[in-house]
Order: sequence, then structure tokens, then C-alpha cells
Amino acid sequence: MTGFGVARVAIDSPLPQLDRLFDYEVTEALRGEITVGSRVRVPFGRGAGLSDGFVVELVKESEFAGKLARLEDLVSPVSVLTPEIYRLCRAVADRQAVTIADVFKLAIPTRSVAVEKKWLASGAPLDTTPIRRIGTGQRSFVFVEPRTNELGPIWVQQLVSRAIANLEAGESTILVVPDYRDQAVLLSELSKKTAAENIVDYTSQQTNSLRYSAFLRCLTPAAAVVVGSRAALYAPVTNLGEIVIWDDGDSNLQEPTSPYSNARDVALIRQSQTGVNLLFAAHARSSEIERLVEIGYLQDISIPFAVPKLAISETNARVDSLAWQAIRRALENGDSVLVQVASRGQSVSAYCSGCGDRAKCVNCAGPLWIDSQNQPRCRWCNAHNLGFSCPACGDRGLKQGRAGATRTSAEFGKAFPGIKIIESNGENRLERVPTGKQIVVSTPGAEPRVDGGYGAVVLLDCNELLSRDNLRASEDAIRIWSNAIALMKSGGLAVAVGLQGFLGQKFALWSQAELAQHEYQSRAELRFPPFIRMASLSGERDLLSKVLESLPEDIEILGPMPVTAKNAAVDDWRALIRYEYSQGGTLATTLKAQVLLATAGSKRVSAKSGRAQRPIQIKMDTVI
DNA sequence: AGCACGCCGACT
DNA sequence: GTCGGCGTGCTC
Repeated sequence: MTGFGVARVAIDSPLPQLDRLFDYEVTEALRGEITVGSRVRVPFGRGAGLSDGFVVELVKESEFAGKLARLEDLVSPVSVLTPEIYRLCRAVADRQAVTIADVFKLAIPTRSVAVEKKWLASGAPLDTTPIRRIGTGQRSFVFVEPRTNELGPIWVQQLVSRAIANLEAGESTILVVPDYRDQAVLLSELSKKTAAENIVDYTSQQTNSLRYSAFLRCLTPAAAVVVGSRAALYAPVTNLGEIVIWDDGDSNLQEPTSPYSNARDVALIRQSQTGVNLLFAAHARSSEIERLVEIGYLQDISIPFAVPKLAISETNARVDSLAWQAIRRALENGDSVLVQVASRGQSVSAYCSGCGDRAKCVNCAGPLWIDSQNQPRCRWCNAHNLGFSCPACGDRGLKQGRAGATRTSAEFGKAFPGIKIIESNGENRLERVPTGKQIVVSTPGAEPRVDGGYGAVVLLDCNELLSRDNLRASEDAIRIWSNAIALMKSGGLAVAVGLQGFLGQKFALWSQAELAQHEYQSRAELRFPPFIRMASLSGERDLLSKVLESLPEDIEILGPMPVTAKNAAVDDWRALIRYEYSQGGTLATTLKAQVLLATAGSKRVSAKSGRAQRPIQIKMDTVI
């Protein structure tokens, strides 16, 4: 790269007006050292200090008419922002209408000098030329057999063997898994099949130095298997052959802060830019994947498998005879039983024993529930309500509502004397339980694994999960049930209590594709995502109106309406924007520009309070 | 974000 | 006559 006197630098600033490249004259002394992707500090604006940035390009001459400032501070010559990852970050930022700096935060870990020194001493090259796969990769979706055997869950085995096959072909794999426990299982299975140096632990539960070390391992020119969560999609790994996303419908794959991206979309972008293989694997199919399959963008490569034995009972009893039978049979065989219960604690709700009114929190009037310690707690503010007294009738007694996991455990304890009952929930989660005759009562998503698989899986409160107030309730429920059933061994019996109608019938037959089609169809009829896309804009009312007025006629706007969320600022308003996929690119650009325009005109600090004014927040895909 | 430039009110 | 108010605009 010697001889290029001008560096085009991306400034690491959250300001949207600075989200472009700035040219700097590279001093003679740095010309031999600086690389594309180097971390630098540059003079910027009228400020006295230096700003952080990354070299995106090295060129001979600048097209900038003014006088260039000099780049004198090279933080490190390591090429941390490879061209491939820069392109990815740029595209994600553009799609999400956010600044590239917000994406850099996910893509480039903080530097650890000690780790970097060690890495450089090991003889790694500074300037890593990514070997890019040529041609168009396969984009696919696969239904994985929902079963657990002596070696663990089938899906783990399939992902591991896929990654190992790629490794043997000299190609890297990125395995993205929503849950860190699943990441741990994958890492441990991988370590049985290949040397530790081939495995990169990209999970987020790590210290800065470990994260930077994993990042640098990716830059080392040798194929690897990268295991991690959302951020792993930005791993600058050498010779990437395939990206695999497990269970894309899991909400953990959604970035909660800017850039508000979903792992699925980031993977699709990286695939389209590099032509690697992309595989979505799951037990159930998300409506987003269903759309991609229907438009032919993804190919369904599922291989038929024996569906799990699953009985549906349309009953009003919480635990019906079918469920009791399944549990008894499994216990007789010496197997473990998994019972999924919709909520934790003794009871999901509490009522005044005097007048029967829903019991309310003394602090905030939120609804009470009874925790596993048998104490009344508030669902909103979490306060204990030991001194409860009914505001209506003054009674101090409480009646319990529907049973939670703790009370269910107690009930099973009575029904099966001498059988060990184990409870697992989100707060107190077991990853794995030893094999044996036992009943495991778990809330959704907290189901522990048992070696060899469960002999029976019983899903209680099915309608509870379905009636969650969320567009994705049904889709999520199917996913959660399916994942629980996948913990069962071959020959086990699953029972879903209280499931009815179309959903019950199709689920019993494991007709996952039909369920996904049905779900997607109903979204299409309502013109809800993912049939179309829906953005949300929120912020101060007048600012918001200004931005909305500037949008083209053919964009459908819903609102604005005041935000009623509990902890929302008083003056926050929100509008939804419904748009076609084909409009996404232009809309994102327009919104970014218009928000900037609207915000620039007005005062940046509210005169009275002195508090910094929150700009308008853009979420290109809102979760409703 | 900072920071300077610029054009209107009460001060040694 | 000038010091300084912060609205406006730029940053290679």
C-alpha cells in the first residue's frame, strides 16, 4: 500500500451528518505502515482534540477541493476494518437508517493493546487480504428433526458436522445461535471434533481482551468455525464459506439498540455481498423465512424425518388424562418428563379473597402475582406486597389465580409421591439435568436438556402462550413448543394440552410448513410485516410531523399517536410507516436526511430544561 | 458534538 | 462606540 498519500477515513462518530468519508494526507512516516482498515486518530472540525476513525481506502489523490489535514496518529496498523466488513457495515447502516458508527460498535471490539502485541508477535500479517468465495452460494432453509439422542440434540450434531465439513474443505463457518447456553453446547461439541485453534468463541459473555483475541483470530489467515450470537455475523473471518443461523425467530437475534437490525437481515446482506452459503435451520419456520421461501429466495432443503409422537387434547382440564398417562408411562420406563408451564411462581395472578377484585400493588396499582416463595409481588414494579389490603373492601386475604410453575410442581409432587420434581425458569435456569426418573417443570425457553432426551414432554397452558398480546404470539408459541418437543428422545410421547382447531391439528402432524404458510397468509391479509415492512418514527410531536410531511405520497403513514408506554417521556409521539420491500432503500435514505434536516433547524438543547433534545428515532422494522 | 462566525441589545 | 447573546453551519 506504499505510495498512497491520501487516506479516506470513516470517522467513528454517532452524528449522522458526519457519516461519510473524509480525506487526509498521510504523512511520509506512516506511508509504509498504514493499511486499509487501520485504526487512526485524526484532527477533526475546529476541536482541539483528535477523533477516532478507520481507514477505508488508500488513494493517490483526493477529490476534495480544500486543503487536507494531516493524518499523523496511527493507533495501530492492524487492518481491523476489512473491506468486506466495511461494506457490510455500510449496507446495514443504510438499510436501518442509522450511522455506520452504530454498526461499527457491533463489528469491531475495543482494542486490547496486550492482546494485539501478542498476536503480532505470533507473526500474523497486518494487512489481511480476504480470500473471498466466488460465485453465488446456496441460500436455504432446513427443518431439523426435533429429537435428542445419546449424543444430544440432533440440531447441534447437524450444525457441528456441517461446520467440520466446511473446515475440511478449507472454508470458515459462522454459526449464529440465539442462546448462550446453546452456544456453549456447540462449542463443547465442536471441541470434540476439531482442534481448539480452529474454533473461535465469539460469544458475547466475554471480557474485552477475550473478545479482541477472538476477533484477531478471525483475521488470522486460516479457516475457522466461529460460534456466537448476533455480533458474530460481523466476524472478519478468513475464507468464509457458510453462515448458519439457528432458530432465527428467537427474539435474541434482534438487536435491541441501534442499529435495531435482525441477525437474519444482516446474514442476508453478507450473503448477497460475498456469495457464501447461507443456511437457516430451525424446528419451526418464522414468517420472515416463510416469505423468503415463498418468493423463491430461499430453498427449502428439508429431508423428511419421522415426526415426533404428539397428542393434542382439546380439554378444559389443565392437566388431562392423556397428559397423566404420558407422564406415568415415561416414569415407568425410568425416563425424565418435561412439563412446560406458561409462567413462573405459585400463581400468575391474585385476587382479593373478600370481594374477588384483581389484587393491585400498593405502590403502583399494578397487577399482583404470587412468587415461588409464596409472596405477593407486583408485575410492573416488582415490589413485595406483604401488607396487601384491598382498596375496595379492606380485606387482607388473597386468592390465587391460575397456577404457575411452582404450584404445578407441588401438584405433581402430590400426584407422584417419591418422584423428584425439578423446577427451571428464566431467573433460575438449569442448563442440564442428570438422567433418571423425574419431572422437570419449566417455563418456556428455560427447559433444561437431559442426556438421551426426555421420555415425555407435556405442554400445559397452550392457550396462555397463544393469547400473548403480540403479533408474533402464535408464531412464537409454535417455536417454543417445537423446541421443547425437540428435547424428547425417540419413542417418547408429547402432549399439548388444550390446543384446538387448525393449529392443533397441524401441530399434531408436525406440519410446520403449513403452519408457517397459514401464519404468513394471515399477515398478508392484514398487510402486516413481514408481508410488507413497517417502520416506526418516534420523538417530539412537531418534529415528527415535520418529517412525516416530507415523505412521498405513496408511503402509508399511521398516526402519529402519543406513546403510552409506562416509562416513555411525556412528549413522545410515534408514527408507523407501512412500505414495500422495494421502497426500503429510498425510504431509509429519505428518513435519515429528513430527520437530520428537521433536527438541525430547531434548537438542539431545550432552552428551559437544558437537557439534550432527543433526536427522532427511526426503526426501519418495528416489532408490533 | 464542539467550535467559530455573525449580526442585534446594555455596558465599562 | 464594544462585549457577548446563542442561532447557523461546518468539519477532509
